[in-house]
Formats: sequence, structure tokens, C-alpha cells
Amino acid sequence: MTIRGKRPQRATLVDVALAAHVSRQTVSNVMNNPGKVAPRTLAKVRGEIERLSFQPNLAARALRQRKANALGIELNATGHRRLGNIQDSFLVELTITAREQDAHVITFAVEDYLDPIGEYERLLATQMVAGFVLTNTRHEDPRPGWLREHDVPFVSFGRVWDDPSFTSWADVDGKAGIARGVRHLADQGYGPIGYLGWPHGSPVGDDRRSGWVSATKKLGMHDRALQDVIPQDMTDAGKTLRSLIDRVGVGGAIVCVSDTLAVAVHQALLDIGLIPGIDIGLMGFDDDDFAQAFGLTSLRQPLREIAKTLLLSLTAAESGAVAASQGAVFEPTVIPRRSTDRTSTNRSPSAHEHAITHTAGNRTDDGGSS
Amino acid sequence: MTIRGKRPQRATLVDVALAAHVSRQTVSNVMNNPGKVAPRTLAKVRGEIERLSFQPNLAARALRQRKANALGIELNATGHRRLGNIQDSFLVELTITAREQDAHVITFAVEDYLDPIGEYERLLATQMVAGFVLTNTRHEDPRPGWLREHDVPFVSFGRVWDDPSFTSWADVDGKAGIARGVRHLADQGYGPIGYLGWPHGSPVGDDRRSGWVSATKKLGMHDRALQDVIPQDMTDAGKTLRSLIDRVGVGGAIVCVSDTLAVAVHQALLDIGLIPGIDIGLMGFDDDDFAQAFGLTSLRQPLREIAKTLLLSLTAAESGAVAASQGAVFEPTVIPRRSTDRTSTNRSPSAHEHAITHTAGNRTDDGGSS
DNA sequence: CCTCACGAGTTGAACGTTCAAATCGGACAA
DNA sequence: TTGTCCGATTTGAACGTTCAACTCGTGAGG
Repeated sequence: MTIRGKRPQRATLVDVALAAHVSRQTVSNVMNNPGKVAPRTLAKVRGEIERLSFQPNLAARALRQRKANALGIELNATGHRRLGNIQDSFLVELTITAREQDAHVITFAVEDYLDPIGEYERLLATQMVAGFVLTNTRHEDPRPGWLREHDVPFVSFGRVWDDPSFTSWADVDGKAGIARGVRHLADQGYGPIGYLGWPHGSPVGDDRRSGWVSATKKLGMHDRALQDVIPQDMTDAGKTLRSLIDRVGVGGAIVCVSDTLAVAVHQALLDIGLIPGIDIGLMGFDDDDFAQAFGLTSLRQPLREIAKTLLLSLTAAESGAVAASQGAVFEPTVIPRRSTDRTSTNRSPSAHEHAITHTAGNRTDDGGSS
Repeated sequence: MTIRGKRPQRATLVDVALAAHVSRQTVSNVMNNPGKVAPRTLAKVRGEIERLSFQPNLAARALRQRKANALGIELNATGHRRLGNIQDSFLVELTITAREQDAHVITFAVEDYLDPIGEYERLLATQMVAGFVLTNTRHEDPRPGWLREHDVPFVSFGRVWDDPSFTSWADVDGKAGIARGVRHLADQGYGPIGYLGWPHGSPVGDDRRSGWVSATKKLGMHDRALQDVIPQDMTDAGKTLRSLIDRVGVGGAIVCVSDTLAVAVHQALLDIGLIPGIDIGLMGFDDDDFAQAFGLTSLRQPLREIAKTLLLSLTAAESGAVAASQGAVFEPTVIPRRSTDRTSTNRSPSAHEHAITHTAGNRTDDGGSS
């Protein structure tokens, strides 16, 4: 049925209008202000829309409204040429959520992540995006300031540290999350419960640590000697790890500020012949690939909720509504795995779970059939 | 300087035209057909473009040309709510490459990855995208057929298995890659060199295996008894792994069809007290997070090249040019790490490298300062 | 009976660009 | 001189939608 050589013409508003014997504007109203159209007409027009499978041309709409329906997201805000584990899922959730609101997601990258403004400006100038979603916000981040100054709608996944008056952000509640983790460990019968964090002074790290402090105190098992810190890049981690493991002892558990650190602990435990879960409980944060691969109990961020909140907030910002009085925090949930299972019979990390959740590259043929 | 309340007006073609005392069309030509404009005029107009920092409104252009400047990419073609490790980087490279060609990338997701056509159709109907980039193509993939049938331009990262006449794809050369890996192992002095693959019958797997066969034969060290297979989901991997390790023996090496399998071997080696790299060489494929975390030598796909090739091919397809006579294959390169370093003094997997390449979630403050 | 308000629907214009055709002024050949 | 061609530039129209203003008919209120 396809006309050879020529793309089949797509139905326009006018086509629908002619078919339904109404004016263009009425069809437009059917799509955008159904309340303004009489029920009979509404039904008739909708019938034709369906029949002709009409979909509005978003370029035309954007042109007339002087407003795009897409939002931009910077892919390499970390400076790496890839997304992080969370980013990765967040992008998917954001895309799905956007679709529900008839919006689209346009990706872009910057050359120098420390000076990204030029790219934001360029994308904005093409009129392809109505606003932005920031990720990996940091101290001295130039983006929020510039965007506000230019009245560009934006929201942020992660707090905007330098500007307390900006409230259109959503973030994970580190304190509540770690507290949940501590309770989970206690419920499983581990004790005492230690903490491995980042050096003091990082807002995220301090927030998470406070969850350990308050939860252990509430359980009457707080011992400030049972904490230690190593930087996320793990400089000189070895001694610290062994010392902390020693202090916690068999039967105890360690909550970590990140999966990365938890994997290090996991390795250190095996090195000295202790089995995570059975001998010492272990818990990470973020539930990334590694957590899944190593059977590490972790705290998963509700990315779908976060994406939803952000998008609603962005829509509100676009229509000039007053922003919420404060950012939204979401509690992560405990994903229990072997590393907090004292009855686990599985000695070595299950390769099985690893494979299931780890999609290997672009390969898709599972090599399963004979 | 920003006008309060009102977004500063963006310069249009007409603004530039007035400022330069020429017509709109001349300005348009300056941007799109500079050859048609007299040098004097060209310079004058360009000056004004620069001065007013004019950028064309892509919605208007798309409307008039009846053709978008963006391309769509399905994020969850695997059925997972996340990208794989390679996908992740590929998306970044694709975005960067697109930018160089003044194109944009629009992400979308499908509800049921086995029946994705509806979403492709919808996105296409909005006129936001001019074409698509497929990933994770598979046997019985409904997408290539539908897209061709509807004359929608598209390219594929990964061969289009079911349609040999479609040549606008780029893929990694598994055979050449594994062969490189074998040579690398031989150069490092390992021998014999075994192979761990997926069960026969998978095109990708068989391709990669053939690299091992031919390379070992060329080196005069082929022994077909030194191969074994386990499925990517690792069902019943344990016995197979130990047996293969036994057969290869200390001093030998194992090339794996994927990093996932290599990690399993890595774990199995440690379980029986052998040190990867020192006792037995080990090599994966794809160079994903795990490879980096475990110090696993692996084969990295040239994603930037692949993205570039695909985009050029897509542009060609749009302008109706004849497709290349065959798809493009790219050789991966060996990324050497501890698992093929016989002199390594580092006993346990370096947590250090892990941390550097593993960006933990959305957290960006490195917890470093006091 | 007249006015006014209101619901329902229509119409002209505009968004910013590019296509297609028209114009203009030389340069060049007959 | 005249006609023709050509490069350089301009002009009218169109892409598909929505905004803003308008028309038309009906019913309520005075």
C-alpha cells in the first residue's frame, strides 16, 4: 500500500478538519482544549483523528508557540565519556516519564565539563528544548546560576548546593536510607554495626553518616569508634579496611557510603578468609552493577519517582508557577542480597545473578541455542 | 542586562537581514549555500550573524523542509530499564558525533521490547526525528523490516542478521579482536591458550571463537580440547570452569567471549588459589566496568569510530544515496591490565582503578576536602 | 421588544525558515 | 545595437500549527 518512492503523506490538522467538516481551530481545540468543544463535535472529530491516525507536527507547534516540547540532558556532566550506573537508569526513567507528558529528551555533551555553559546556550538557541535536567550538580557549579539568570526552566537531580533559594531539585535521602540499612542489619541479627564513609566535609557523605549515627543510637548500639573513612578513590584503603573489619569483628556488620567502598570491603573480607554475609554483614549504597554482581545488599534510589517529580516540577516552572517551598528527598529501599544473609550457603559470589543483570555490550544473541 | 520578566528576544534571519541590508534569503544562503553568495556580502552577513549571535530556529527549519534534524535511539532495546555498559558509552559517542553534524539525539523507550514498532511510529509521526539508530539487533527483529518498508532512514549498531541486503550497519570484528587477544597472550609468554565461549550457534559467539581457532593455529599452538562453553547466564558454570582451568594449567591462559565470563573465571581462579595474571592469563571482551574493576585485560570496541560511520551512513541514506556495498566492521583493541601481566606484584584486584572509572551514582562531591 | 452574555465555532494572521520563481545589472557575442 | 546569458540577490508563498479576534445563534433579564 505504500506509494513507491514517495513517503506517504502524513495527515494534518486541515485534513482532519475537512474530513470532519469543521475548522482547523476546532480540531486544534479537540486536542488541546477538549472542554471548549461540544460533545457531538468532539466525538466526530476524534473519530476522524483516529481514522486518519493524525498526530500533530511538533515542529509546527513549537514554531507557533515559540516553545519546544523537549528537554535537554547533559550526558557527560562527570567529565567521563560515559554515564554512571545511576545516570544510566535515570536517563531511561526520565525518558519514559517524559513520554507520559508528551515531552521528549534530547541528549547533549559538552567538551569541557567545567565550562559547559556554551553548549547549554547553543542547544537553547536552536529552540529545540524548553528546559534542562541537571545531574551531577557540584559545588561551584556554573550551570544553575546561568540558567536562572537567563530565565531558562530547569530542575536538578541532586541538590543545588550553592543556591538554597532554588528548590526544584530531587535527591535521595541519604540519612534515612542508611538508617534503613542499619535497621535491616540489626533485624538480621548482626552486631555491632560499623560505618565506612568518605572523609568529613562532603555534604552527601556527612548526610549518610548521620543516618548511621542516629540509627545506631536509637537501637542503643552506637559506638563511634566503629567508623572509619576512606576517599572514594580509595587511596591507602588497605590498612583502614582491615582495621575496621577487626574492630567490628565476626558477627558484626559494616554499612558503606557507596557500593564502591562496599566492594572494597568485600574483597578485603575474602582476602582474610571471611565470608561476607556469613561472617560479617555488608551493605552498600546505590545498588549498581557491582552490588548485583557480588550479591551485595544495597540501597536503591527510587529513580522513577525522582524522574516523575522532576518533570512535574519542570512543567510547573515553565508555566511560571511558584516553585515548591523545598526540594524533594526520596528514601532508598533496601535490596537484600547474600551479603546480609547469615544463612547463605552459597560460598562464592553467584555468577548467576551477575549475568542476569549485566547486559554485555551490544551483544544480544544469547548464545543459548545449539 | 536581562529584561525583567521577558525572555530576551532571540535574533531571527530577518533581524540579521535588516542589520546587514540584505534579504532574508541571502542570509539563509550564507548559512546553507555560502557558495552562492558574493564574498563581500558573505563577510558582511557573517559579521552580523556573529554580532547578533544568530542561530537558526530548528523548528522553523524542520517545518519548512519537512524534515527533522534529530535521530531517535531506543534506550531499552534489551528489555531492561537501563543501558548496557557499551550502550552507555555508545550513546555518549553518538551524541558527540551528532553534534558535529548539527544533528541531535532524541531518546525514547518502548513498553514491550519485543513489539517496539508502535513507539517508532509515534516518534516518527511527530516529525521530530529524521531516522533511527538501532542497537541490540537480534534475530527476528521486527524493526529493520518495518523501517525499510516505510522508507524510514536508519542504521544499526550491530549486524542486521535477517536481512543481508541491508548494509548500513557497523559492528565489532569479533574474530580479529579475539585473534589480537590471543597474540597478546602469546607475546606475554602464556601457553597454552584456551577459549571459553558461548554454546555454538550464536553468530557473535561463533565469530569470536573462530578468531581463537585461526590465531592459535597460526601460532602453531592450537588444541581444540582447550575450549569450552557456558551460556552467558552461566547456568552450571562451576564444573566447566574448573575443568577448563585444569586443562589449561598454570602458565597458560584463557580468552573469554565476554567480560562476564571472564569475571567468572577470575573468581574461579581465586577460589582455587590461583592468581590471575601471575598463574594464568585471562582476557575478556568489551572492556566494561567489571573488566576495569578487576584489572581484567579486555578488548575495547572503537565506539567513536562506529558512531561516526553510522552517522555518515545515515546522512547518506537520508539524501537517498546508495548504501555501501557492505557493513563496516571494526577491530577492537587490547586494553592490557593485570590479568595478563605475569610480573604483577599486586596480589588482589586493585580497588584503586575500580574507583577511578566507576562513577558512583549521582554523587559528585568527592568527599575529599575536610 | 431590546440588550447583553455566553457557548460554539470560524477566520486571518503569525511563528521563522526555505523553496521556487522572479528581478536586476552587467558582460559578452553576434 | 541588440539580445542573451549568468551571477547575485530579492520576493511571494508555503510548511502546520495556535493565538486573537471575530461571527453566529440562543436564551435570560429588564
